[in-house]
Amino acid sequence: MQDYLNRPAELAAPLLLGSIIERKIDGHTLRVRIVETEAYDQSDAASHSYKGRTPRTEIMFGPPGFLYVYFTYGMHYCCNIVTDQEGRGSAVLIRAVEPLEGEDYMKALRDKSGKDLSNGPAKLCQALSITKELNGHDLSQGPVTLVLQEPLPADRITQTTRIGISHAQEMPWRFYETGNPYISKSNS
DNA sequence: TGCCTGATGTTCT
DNA sequence: GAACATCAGGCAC
Repeated sequence: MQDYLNRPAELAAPLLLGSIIERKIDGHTLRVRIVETEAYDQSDAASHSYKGRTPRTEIMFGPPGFLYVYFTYGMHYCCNIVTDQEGRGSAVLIRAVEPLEGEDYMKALRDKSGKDLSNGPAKLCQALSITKELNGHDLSQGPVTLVLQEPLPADRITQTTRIGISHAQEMPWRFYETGNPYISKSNS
């Protein structure tokens, strides 16, 4: 798994589409499929790691295959998967997922249903109960694991500019599965 | 359907 | 003290 993720974020991001995140909680198993990602790295003004290593971004500079969870706008968590070799400060933000298993439990956590369950970075964290407790978590071990799948064929992937940021907006580092109803709102 | 805004806390300057 | 990789609810059209 680490080998697979040991590449620049903009290359790892499309490869993660279609892969599975498995979350075990309270005797339930939640399984979701990644359908939308964004790449960030140290050379990127929109990235948390842009200004260098700080206590918060320490995880991003670590080895690949770990979870970087941050808190934003006072009420939301977002989760990233650290990529590239140690010291690079790159990560892939998970923007949207498609529920495969445990959807009922996710509905209970979110008090929402349908695609509203997980079509945004903060929403999916709530649906999977991912909080800062899991910051720095090793994704090769429970209770949150990343299960890699064969990458999607290139013709199923759409690449656009990113969403919800105020710097480096021109970077085309957002990737999603073409036509999937669970992707977050389009910025086209 | 689409814009505007409030909620809210962590991090960094 | 300001910025912030957001969401949901309200109101106007």
